[in-house]
Amino acid sequence: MSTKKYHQDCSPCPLAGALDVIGDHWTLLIIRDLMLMNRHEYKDMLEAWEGISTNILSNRLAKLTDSNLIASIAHPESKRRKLYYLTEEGKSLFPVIAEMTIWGFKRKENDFIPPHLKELLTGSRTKVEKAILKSLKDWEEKHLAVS
Amino acid sequence: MSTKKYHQDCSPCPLAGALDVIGDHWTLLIIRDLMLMNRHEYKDMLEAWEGISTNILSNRLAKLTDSNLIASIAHPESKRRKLYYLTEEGKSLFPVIAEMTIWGFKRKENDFIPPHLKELLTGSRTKVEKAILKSLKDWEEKHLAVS
DNA sequence: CCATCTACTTGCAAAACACAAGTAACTTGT
DNA sequence: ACAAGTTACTTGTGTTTTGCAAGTAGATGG
Repeated sequence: MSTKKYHQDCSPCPLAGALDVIGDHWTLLIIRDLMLMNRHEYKDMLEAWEGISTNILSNRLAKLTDSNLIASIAHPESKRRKLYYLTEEGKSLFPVIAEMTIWGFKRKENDFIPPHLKELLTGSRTKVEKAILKSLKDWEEKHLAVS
Repeated sequence: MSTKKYHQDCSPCPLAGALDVIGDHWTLLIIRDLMLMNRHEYKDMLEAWEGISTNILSNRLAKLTDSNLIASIAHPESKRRKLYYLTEEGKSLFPVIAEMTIWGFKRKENDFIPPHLKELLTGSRTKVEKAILKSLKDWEEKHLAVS
């Protein structure tokens, strides 16, 4: 048995540490689903375009939960379902998602860009970020029981 | 024989397309070396903290060259050495690197941050970006023969 | 000529991944 | 009440990617 090697065990560079958490092919797509695509359930994420496999999705959701980037509650309509959502730390990935999306878009202009992000290409980031954080807060108020 | 599955083959999302190119554990660290750490040779990159293995480095340099994010010339002092540098498209990754570095730094305040990026935490990004692009231009003027 | 240095390539074991097929805990329809 | 889903997973199997060690080819240096 050998343990996986993490950059942060040998590197003091914050970029390397970030890559340990979000530096794979799937993690940021899950964050995107939660942040921009309004997908909050396992089955919703399975149905995203990229076609993540079910074991990988399960694994990434667990890792993201361990890293405190996401959390979950039981679905109010059914105990077998779960609702996933971003923690504050997860939401703080917005600038990363935004810049990578812009970069990808400039590189190969696709026919799609997540609804909230369209404005990024022309307008101000803080404005877009504020709108997105607002929409996430609205979702939380609706779905997370406030004590 | 099956071909590797790329997100962009099935997804119109620019983030997914970007992840096909820079969504692994090593690629952005190589870009960082070229952009911020003044490492322009194979051996320099091997010696970075994270300890990339030689076959992976070779593979990533080839992929990055194919994707037109980096290019190389022969070292003026020795034919057996090469100098790698960022293309304009590679340099355009600055905002991505910057945001991921900031995110990583906030998450776990390390004792190190690449010299040029320190100012990011307090000051303006455009100013820092300008300074970095200037330093890359200086390097190019010194090492790339201008016709 | 012989040692060394640089940028790789090769071989192999270990880990991660994709895909298909379960499974357990519910819920839905009758 | 009970069979037929649904949902969120887990398990199994084969393929791909990675990590590590070793080797190679083409300079270069003494």
